[in-house]
Order: sequence, then C-alpha cells, then structure tokens
Amino acid sequence: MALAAAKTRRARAPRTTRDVILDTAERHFAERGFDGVSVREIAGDAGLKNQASLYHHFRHKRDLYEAVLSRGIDPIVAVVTASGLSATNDDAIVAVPRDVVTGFLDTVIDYLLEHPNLPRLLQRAALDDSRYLRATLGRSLKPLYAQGIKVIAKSSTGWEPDELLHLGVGLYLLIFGYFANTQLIASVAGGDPLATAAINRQRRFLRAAIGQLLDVGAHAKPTRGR
Amino acid sequence: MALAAAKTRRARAPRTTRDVILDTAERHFAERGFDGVSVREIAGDAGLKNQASLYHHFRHKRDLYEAVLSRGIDPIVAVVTASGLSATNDDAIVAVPRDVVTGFLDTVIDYLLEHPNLPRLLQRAALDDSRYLRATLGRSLKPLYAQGIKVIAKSSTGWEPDELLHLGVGLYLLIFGYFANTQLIASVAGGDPLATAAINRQRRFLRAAIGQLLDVGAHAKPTRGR
Amino acid sequence: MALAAAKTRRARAPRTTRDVILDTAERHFAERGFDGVSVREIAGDAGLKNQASLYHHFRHKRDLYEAVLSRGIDPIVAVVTASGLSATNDDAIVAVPRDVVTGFLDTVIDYLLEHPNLPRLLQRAALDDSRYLRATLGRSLKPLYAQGIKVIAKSSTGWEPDELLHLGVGLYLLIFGYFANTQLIASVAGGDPLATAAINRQRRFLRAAIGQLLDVGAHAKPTRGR
Amino acid sequence: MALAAAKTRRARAPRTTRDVILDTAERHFAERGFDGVSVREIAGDAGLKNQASLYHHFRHKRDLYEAVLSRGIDPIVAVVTASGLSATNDDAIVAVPRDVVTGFLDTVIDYLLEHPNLPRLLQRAALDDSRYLRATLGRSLKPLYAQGIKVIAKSSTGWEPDELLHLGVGLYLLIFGYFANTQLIASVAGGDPLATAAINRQRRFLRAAIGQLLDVGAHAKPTRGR
DNA sequence: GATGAATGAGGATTCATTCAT
DNA sequence: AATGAATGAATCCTCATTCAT
Repeated sequence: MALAAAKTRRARAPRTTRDVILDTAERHFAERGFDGVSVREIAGDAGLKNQASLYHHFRHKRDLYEAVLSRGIDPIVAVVTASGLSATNDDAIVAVPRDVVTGFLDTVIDYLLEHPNLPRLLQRAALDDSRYLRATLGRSLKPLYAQGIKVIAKSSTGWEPDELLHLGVGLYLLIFGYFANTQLIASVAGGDPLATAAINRQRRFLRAAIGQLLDVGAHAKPTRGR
Repeated sequence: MALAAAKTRRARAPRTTRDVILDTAERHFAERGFDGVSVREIAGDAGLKNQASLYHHFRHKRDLYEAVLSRGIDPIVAVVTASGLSATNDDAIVAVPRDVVTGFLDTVIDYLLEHPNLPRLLQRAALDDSRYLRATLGRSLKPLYAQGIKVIAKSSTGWEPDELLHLGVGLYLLIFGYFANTQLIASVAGGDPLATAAINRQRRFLRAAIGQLLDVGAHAKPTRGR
Repeated sequence: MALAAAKTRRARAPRTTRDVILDTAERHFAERGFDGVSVREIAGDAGLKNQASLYHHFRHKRDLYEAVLSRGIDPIVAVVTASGLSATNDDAIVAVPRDVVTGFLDTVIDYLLEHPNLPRLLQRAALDDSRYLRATLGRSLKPLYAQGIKVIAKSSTGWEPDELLHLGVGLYLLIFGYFANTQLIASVAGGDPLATAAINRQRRFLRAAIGQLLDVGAHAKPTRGR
Repeated sequence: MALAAAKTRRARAPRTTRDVILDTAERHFAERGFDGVSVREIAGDAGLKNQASLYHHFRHKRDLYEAVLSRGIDPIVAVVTASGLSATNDDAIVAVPRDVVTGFLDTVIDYLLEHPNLPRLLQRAALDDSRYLRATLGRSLKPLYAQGIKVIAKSSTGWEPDELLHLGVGLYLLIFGYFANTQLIASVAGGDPLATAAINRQRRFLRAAIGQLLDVGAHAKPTRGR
C-alpha cells in the first residue's frame, strides 16, 4: 500500500539533494526548533560544503521549514483520512466499530514510529503561535479536525454536543502527546518510551483509554456546573 | 487562601527589578522559546535601558531561563502536593474520592489560568530534550510523578500495573495539553479556548474523562497483544 | 637569493584577502597585543567592510593570532636552520667559525629589519604565558633551541655545561631584545634605533659581544658559588 | 637595611585596601597585560565585593596601572642608585671594581626574586609603545640610563664610545631578560628557571658574561664596516 | 547544481565607569 | 570606605542571505 511504497522509495531511490536537506532539516527542527537551528548546521549535516548551496533549493530558511512541515503533516492527514474514519459525504458518516479504531491506532502509531521526528516537530509548530503552521492549517488540519469530530460524534455515547470538541482535543493529546514527549517521559518515568515493550503497553493503554472515553455510556457522570 | 494572598502580594508589593525581568522573560520564553527570544528584547520590555543591566541579575541567558522555569514549576508541584493527592508516607496513600479529584482539578486549572504562560513554557522545555529542565527534573518532577502513579494505583480499577505509567502520562497530557495548545485549538476548532464557557466545558470534560479513565471497571477490554 | 625573491613576490603577487588580513593583524598584534586589538579594527584596516568577512578566513580571533605567529616564527626558524649553524646529524655539528657567526648575525638582522613587527610580536607572545605560542613551541622553537645549544657547546670555550643553557638564552636576548625594545631604547637613549647608523653600531656590538661571550677562554672567571 | 625593612613592613603591617589592590593588580597586569585584565577581576581578587569599591581608590583603570608601574619601577631605580654604581657628581664616577659589580648583580637579582612580577610588568610596559611608561620615563629611567652609561664607560675597556649605548642596552637585556621571559625559557629549555639551582647558574653566568663584556680588552675585534 | 567569498544585522556577553545609598 | 544597581559602548562571534564563478 501507500506506506510500503513510500518506505521503499525512501530506501532505494537515489535521494535527491533536496530530500537529503529536508530529512536533515526535519531532524534538526524537531530537536531544537526553528530558532535553535542555523542554516549552516543543516547544510553542513546534509553534506553540503556551503550554506549557499542550500539556497539553491529553498529561497529562505522559512521556506525550508514550511516544506518540512508540509511533508510531515500531509501524510499523517492522508493516513487518518484513509483509515476509514472519515468520509467525504457527511451523510455517509457512521459509527466506527471498535476494531476499526484499533486498526486506526495501530496505523498511526506505526507511522509515528517510522517518523519519530514528526510528533515533536508538530508540537513545536503548534506552540509557535502557529506562525509557520498557518500554511497547512486551513488547507488540511482544520477540515481534518472538523471531520474527526463528526466521526467521534457518531461513535461515542454519553457526551454533550459541546463537549465533543474537547473530547476531540483530548484524543489527539493522548495519541500524539506520548510520542511528542518521549524525552520528558524517559526522564520522569525511566526506560525508553520507544522500546517495543513500552510501545505495546502504550497501544494497549490507548485502546482501552479511547474505548472508555468514547463510551461514557451508562456511567453516572458527576454533577457539573460551577 | 494561599493563592489569593500570593495574588495580592504579586500585585501590591514593590516588585523588584529581578521580578520584573522574570515576569517579562516568562512571557517571552513561553511565546517564542529560549532561542526565539533575545536578551535585548527581554531587557527592553522589562524597562531596562540596556541589556547590561539584566546581566547584573542573571549571569547568563540560560540562568535567567532556568530561574523562570523553577519559578514556574515549583508552585505547580506545591499545588499538586498540597492537594491531598499525595502523602509523605507510602502506607498512608489511599484511594482518592472523586470529589477530591474534582477539587484537585479545579485548583490546578485555576492556577494555570492565573499563570497562562506556564503550560506553554513547560511544554517547550519538555521538547528541548529537557536540556534546561534537567535541573528541576530530579529535584521535584520525578518524585512528583512517582508519587502520582502510586495515588493513581490506589484510585483506579481495571488497569494492569505496567499500564499505570501510561495512564499517568495520559492524565498529565489531558490536563496540561489543553492549556499548552490553546493556540492550535483556537486555530483548528475556532473560538477562544480560555473563554469562561470553554474553560467550564473543559472542566466538565476533564472530570468525566478522568472518571472514565480511572474506572476501566467491568468493561471488557479488547484483546491485547500484537 | 631567497629573501629577495620573497620580497618581490610579496610586493607583486596579487595578495589574497587572507594575506592582507594576516599582514594587518601582524602589525596590530605587534603594536598592541592580542587583547589590545579588536577584530573589528583588523577587519577594517584590512579593507573588509565587515568583521564577518574575516571570520570566513579564520574561525576565531585566536586562530588568526596563531596563524600570524606561525607565519612569523617559521621563517625565522628556517633562516637560523639554513644559516649553517645547525645540522640534522648531531655528529656533524662542529665549531662554527667566527665569520659564519657574522654571516648568521647579518642574515638574522636583515630579516628582522624587513619584518619589523616580528620581534615585538614574539616578545609579546613569550610574555603571554606562551598561551598562544604553544602551537609553534613544540614544533619548532624547542628543537631549534636544543640544536642551538649544541652548536654553542661546540663553538664556545670556558663555559661549564650547565651554563650553556643560560648562555643560549643570553645570546637570544642580546640579538632579539634590541629589536623588540626599540621603543624603549628610543625613549631612553634618544635617536632612532632602526636608523642605518644605529643598526650598524648594533651589528658591530653584537659581533664583538658574541665573540666575547663564546670565548670565556683564558680569562680567569671570578669565584663562583654562593 | 631598606629591603629588609620593606619586607617586614609588607609582611606585618595591616595592609591597606589600596595596597591589596595594588598587589593584585600588579600580578594580573604582569601576567596578562593592561588590556588582558578587567577591573572586575582585580577588584574580585582583591577581596572587594564590587568593582565600584576600587574606583574609590583609583579614578581610572589607567591610574591604577600607572600606580602599579611607579610602585614597581621606583624601588628598582633606588636599588640601582644605591648600589654604588652611580654618583650625583659626574666627576665622582670611577671605574667599578668587579666585586662591586657582583654585589650589584646579587642585589638586583635578589630584588627581582622578591618581586617576580616586575620584570614581566616592565617588559610589557616597554612593548606598549611606552604608552604608560612615559610618565615614569623622563623622571627616573632616562637619567638612570644616562648615569649607567657613564659608569660603564669608566668600567669597561676596548669599546668605542658610540658602542657604549648598545652595551648598556645589552647588559640590561641580559639581566632583566632572563626574569622577564621565565615562561618561555621554561617551555623551551625545560625546568623551572626560578628554582634555586637555576638562579645560581644564572648568577654565575651573568657575572662571567658581564665580566667578558666589560673587558673586550686585548681581543682583536672582527673587521667592522658594512 | 554547487561553492567560496562577502556582508549587514544581530546574537550573548563584558567593558570601564557612575551614582545613590 | 564600601556596595548594589545601572548603563553606553564595545567585545567576539553567528545569523540569514546574496553574488560571482
């Protein structure tokens, strides 16, 4: 399928200089942020002898950054879209069976494991006042979120309509937050959060947790208000 | 109570230059990160005529940053510790009743609302490979997390022991993630995530969600393994 | 001969930016020392519009300084080595006839007159705790000194072996000290120590003085000890 | 005598802050030069908590430097003047017997050993275009040199009158150069040039060398001219 | 497509010095 | 006599970017 094809291409095809630059930049931007990385570093680590060479491929540092972001975000959007959790026609949206959720989770997690820089990269972009995220925001992120909320609405029980937005955010945080904060988790909890065993625990935890969150069901929710 | 007193003091007491610098730096670091802020900016916004003056109070930019972090983290740790969710004696740890959880949530949320820079500041620090977080990590964050896991263990049902670490991380992400990502949420979901109505929805959502997550209860969890 | 050729090349060849920087830096470092000169000054006097340009050729001020030192010291070492006062094979070392000493002196003095910054530059480096001299020290200065002592041993009479090290230092001081301290000498003795007449007197003085120092000979040396 | 008294006073008397500053500054200026030392360093090492305190004793860094120089040079001039090598009345100048030379040498060397910073300090000042040395120059150094030449004239044989100026410089270089360049000597020759054994060798060397230089005597000097 | 060289602007930090206390 | 605080100017060095080759 798409992912395997991409993987193969990435491994076999003679990567262009542009791709090497993008890969290097992705890693650096994820690790130290836009302002923490210099064009010189990226160019050097990409095997260029001179920063000027990089400007042949990207007119500005910002352009490079946005290219890295797009290249990182678009496939994720595609993965989510392709997972059967969304539909182009609103009427076609139906409740998602639990095994589809499980499949979706596994697909996303697998993708993040293959692209370990992405979660941090996105979290950083999100913090940066969406300064550089703007380009991709309107185009793909916003509709994706809207679509996701609709699916959640169909697939969950017991939530008030206005709580669904918060549930959507919560699910996003649970899924991506773990991978974006591996450094902190390692420091605080010990062990490698990306080790196979830890990942499997996280898979189980996410399945159970999301299952619980979708089905507030018969549970008597505590008194609200305040 | 303590918070009100602090608020008053903060407002009335003749703030020292050092405090003004810290406040200004906190805001800037939260908004644009360590590398995105120049000492000149901080000094200027703090009312100093010259960056040199700042160096009279902090020997390095990094020192200032760490002072900002400590000043931000320590009270949070104190709030959590004082919330009745922890105990110095392990044997004294008991299951936390739901209304205590609710009180804890309200306290933390109130605190974060009063210090709106903190969540982003911490999220940024967490992403930075904990470079600058290290100092505070061992001292307060790590033991706080360990303590939290024990409380969760007593207060939850249906989780395997090795899943508790992930549950702890998940609860942290749900609570702090919302406040750290208000920019992104505003962009994607629209509306001001810090408006009173939104905050109240988030309070309700968190109460219900955390309730659900603590009680996996009789639910049949999906098959694990993989 | 070699010197003339070098002189011509220096004057005619299209000097590279790097060479211009080195020349400018040499003059400034000699006149005011490493700490007394700013990179801005050097860059400006070298015709660069910006200090940043200088950093394209030398990564640090210190690197520039060491390049200046090496470029200054190495030819002197070469001159001394080529003067017939040394030999690669220790067995080949023989007493140096007086006219060879005279020739050596003239060569060295001619060289110093052509590079009037060198003596001060070296004297400054020597005072600086050899901080920056280290690079050149082990490589050329130390072996040169060792070799020189051996030649002096063969060419002198009447000195105890352990006094030869001091004689070597003394000869060095006599030869280079005059050129390194021209400013002081001018102030104290009046006149221009680099005027032709003064230089000729210094040549005569050095010849006679070195002759005397090499041949303690039949002279009854005063009682020693203490 | 005077030196012993000074020594005692230095050790016993409650040194004033001003003296502590001068001592500290002397050491630092000798080691790293005027431009290589900051007022902050001197103040700190002198036990002051703030640089401002230093300005209570010296209005400018330059004033402090000149005070250090004067305090260092004046006693040396006094020592030389008191050594019997000079006279206020020109007619009273007579040839100096060799044992007086020896006594003079020992006195000077003893003094330099007690004030190990002085030689480097003076050598640095001499290199600095005598910028800061000028003040003291006319007052004491110039007449001292003139006087010294007269004594040398009476005490030496075989030198042409116009060579005496160079001989005077040469003797100065031999005596002070060793102590000013101990760092370089240590690096190049190995061993500690200020160890007792090395100092004794230097004493013997200087006695013999100066004896030789004063008495060109019957030696046939090489042909001059050029 | 790549690179050596250059550059204006700005980075953090230190400088000597002053002033009120 | 001493010091905390402040400050303008300067420090070394790096930034992103451009241009000719």
